[in-house]
Amino acid sequence: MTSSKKPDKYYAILEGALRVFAEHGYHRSQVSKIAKEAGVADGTIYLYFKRKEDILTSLFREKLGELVDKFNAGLDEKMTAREALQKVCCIHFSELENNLPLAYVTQIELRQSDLELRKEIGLAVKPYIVLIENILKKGVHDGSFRSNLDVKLVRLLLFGAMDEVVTSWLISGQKYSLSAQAPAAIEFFMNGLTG
Amino acid sequence: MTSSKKPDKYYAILEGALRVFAEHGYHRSQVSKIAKEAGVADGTIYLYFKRKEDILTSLFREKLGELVDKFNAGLDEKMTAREALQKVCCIHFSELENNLPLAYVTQIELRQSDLELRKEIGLAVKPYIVLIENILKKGVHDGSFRSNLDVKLVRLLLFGAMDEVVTSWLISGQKYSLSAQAPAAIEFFMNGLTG
Amino acid sequence: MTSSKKPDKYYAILEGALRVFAEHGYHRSQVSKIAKEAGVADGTIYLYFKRKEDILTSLFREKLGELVDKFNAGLDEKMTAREALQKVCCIHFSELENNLPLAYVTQIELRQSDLELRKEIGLAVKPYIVLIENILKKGVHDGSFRSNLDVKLVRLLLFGAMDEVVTSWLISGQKYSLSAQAPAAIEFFMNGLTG
Amino acid sequence: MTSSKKPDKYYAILEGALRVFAEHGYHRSQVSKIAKEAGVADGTIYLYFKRKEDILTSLFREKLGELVDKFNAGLDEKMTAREALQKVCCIHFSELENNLPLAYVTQIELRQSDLELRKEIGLAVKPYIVLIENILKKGVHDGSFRSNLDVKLVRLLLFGAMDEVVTSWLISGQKYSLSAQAPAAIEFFMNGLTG
DNA sequence: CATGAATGAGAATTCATTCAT
DNA sequence: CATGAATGAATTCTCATTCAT
Repeated sequence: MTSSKKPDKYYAILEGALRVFAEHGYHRSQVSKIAKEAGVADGTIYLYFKRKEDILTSLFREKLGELVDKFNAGLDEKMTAREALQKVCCIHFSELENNLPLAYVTQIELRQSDLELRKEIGLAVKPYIVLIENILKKGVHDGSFRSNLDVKLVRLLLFGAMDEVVTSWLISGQKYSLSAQAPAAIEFFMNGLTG
Repeated sequence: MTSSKKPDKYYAILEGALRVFAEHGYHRSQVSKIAKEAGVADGTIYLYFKRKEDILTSLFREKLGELVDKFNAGLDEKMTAREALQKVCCIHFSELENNLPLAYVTQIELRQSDLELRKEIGLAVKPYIVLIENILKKGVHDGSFRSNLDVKLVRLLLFGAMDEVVTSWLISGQKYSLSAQAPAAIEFFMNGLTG
Repeated sequence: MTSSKKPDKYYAILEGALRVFAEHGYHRSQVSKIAKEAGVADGTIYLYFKRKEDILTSLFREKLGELVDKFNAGLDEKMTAREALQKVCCIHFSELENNLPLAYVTQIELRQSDLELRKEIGLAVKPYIVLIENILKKGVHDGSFRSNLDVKLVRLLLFGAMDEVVTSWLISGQKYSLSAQAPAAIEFFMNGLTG
Repeated sequence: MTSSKKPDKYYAILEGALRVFAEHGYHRSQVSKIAKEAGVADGTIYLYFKRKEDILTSLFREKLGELVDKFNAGLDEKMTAREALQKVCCIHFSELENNLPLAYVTQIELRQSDLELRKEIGLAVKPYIVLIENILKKGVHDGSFRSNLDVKLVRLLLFGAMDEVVTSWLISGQKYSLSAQAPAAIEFFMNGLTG
């Protein structure tokens, strides 16, 4: 047993679910279809997940964890805050652009949840939000961002702005390049409408 | 299309649905519960709406129409682009802060829909997005915003940023004032992180 | 609406359930089979019964109520306690002998229940037990039974004795006449082993 | 058939099942729970029992065998029929009163079976019924009981009467002493209502 | 003999929708 | 127009049983 504590079937089911959710949407994805896609029996799902909803949240947790890992891997202590934020935005757009099923699940399926589930999802997003916050703090500290920045608010503004761009691109049918939006978005983040 | 075409029961059902959706979430709201809340028989619902989903989209269309009306009423040709955007942001936050059921439905329930429905919802949001776009264009035109602004992208950034702030406030349990976030948000929109 | 408060379908479902339970046993009787037997849709069952188990208890309550009615109809204030008890025993045996599905359900199916349900069933049997008790009291009062009779205990002994005879007859495959056992049973009730 | 044929795990499983059945009831007792209680793997159960139902019947056979052994041990050739019957009734009540899990299983759980199983159980009860019958025959033979006794019927009456008293005591929550009922029961058995 | 992960058949229940009144 | 009783399709989850190790 290596550092990854979960058995192979756990991941097989998640990957199956990712594909099925992306194609049919959460509510239209029967557990039996996920099982078939994962190559396991229906009952096996319940050895690894307490209920159908758990597949959704686990999927999100795992995938978002991977994303945060990629963000961390792409960042560097020596980067300026501005460079770090550029990197985050580029990774955010390019990762979802290059993994359409993941994009569907994060932007569409995972929002199909009630308040309770949204709170759980909020927890999973937290590390990413915190990552953004830390970049903001660093920028404020080294003087590259303004000193009166409300970091708690601005981290939401940044996340929400990027998130909406992704969703809009997805719903539009991916008719244009998502990652190509990064420079203009970053320019807006840095200088706003007037600068 | 005038607003007076629809009979009273149409609106009674929508208001009932708003309350029920806000309390239980879309997927947990039975049609019969909406009917009871609206004071009509179950079958009556189907005289006004083709299916349950139609209630959701109609609700959204109506409510968002009201919001856009309020935006339009709050704006004035003589305002500067900056003033207009300030107004939009303040209305966006205060309207949802003062109408919690509406906030639940727009931020949580309406997202509980698959891709098909999301496209429809996108259409309903369009007028608001366009409204923002027009303000941006005006600002670019009169020189108060930068000339190289990518208005198609920035309108999404603005909408997404505001939207995320509202959702976050809602999920957090409305522990703070939403409308109090407006000045700092606008400051960010105008000057970005560096200005 | 006459004195019987329940709609026809309520009884149709109970009669269907009686037949299906008798043939397959409670645990092997699917709700859908009961529905088909009753000539209603599956969902209709749930308009009249909260859950499958409710059909079983309601069936028991109704049928035992009918039996108690028959006991009461068969009894007469002017009867001696001995005559009343004879009557009770004869009715007990003949009613079940002449209604085999009912006998199956009361003697076999209804026992297939856990402690919780058994308590509920106990409540339904109570009126019958009380009826026996009243006869005993009367007999003690008028001197035809011994004065030191522990009526609370003896009512159980009588019920249990008759009940076992019925069950045994049923399990044996009804190879002999059940009602023919009544005289000897009554003789035992009256005079015991020694008299 | 000696009693030492079965390996330890056979009995470990039965004892585990006794505890689990007593706490949760037969239908709510998962095989895996019995396995855990017995300290064996799920699959091991199937090395000793063909199916879940077999655990129930085996349990009953074993436990009833023990009871019959105790009856036999408590009886004595030199006893009168009356004394023997007294003894049987006292043992019947006291054994179950002093072994609550056993009482639950015999009075409640074992009844949760369909006709087929009930017949098997009937076979297991047979030795006890025969034991009672033999006492009756002896009594008739030595003149202490009436000569016209229908022993086939009366053995059922006696068993059913005692059985009902036990079940009633159990369902009531054991609020009173079960064994204290023996004298009055025996008095009834001997002299009936009138004597 | 023993294990326990994997299986997959099986059934109760819900609820959007219809339609006879 | 309005009703609400009736419908029945649809799906999650459980758990007895198996079998490769």
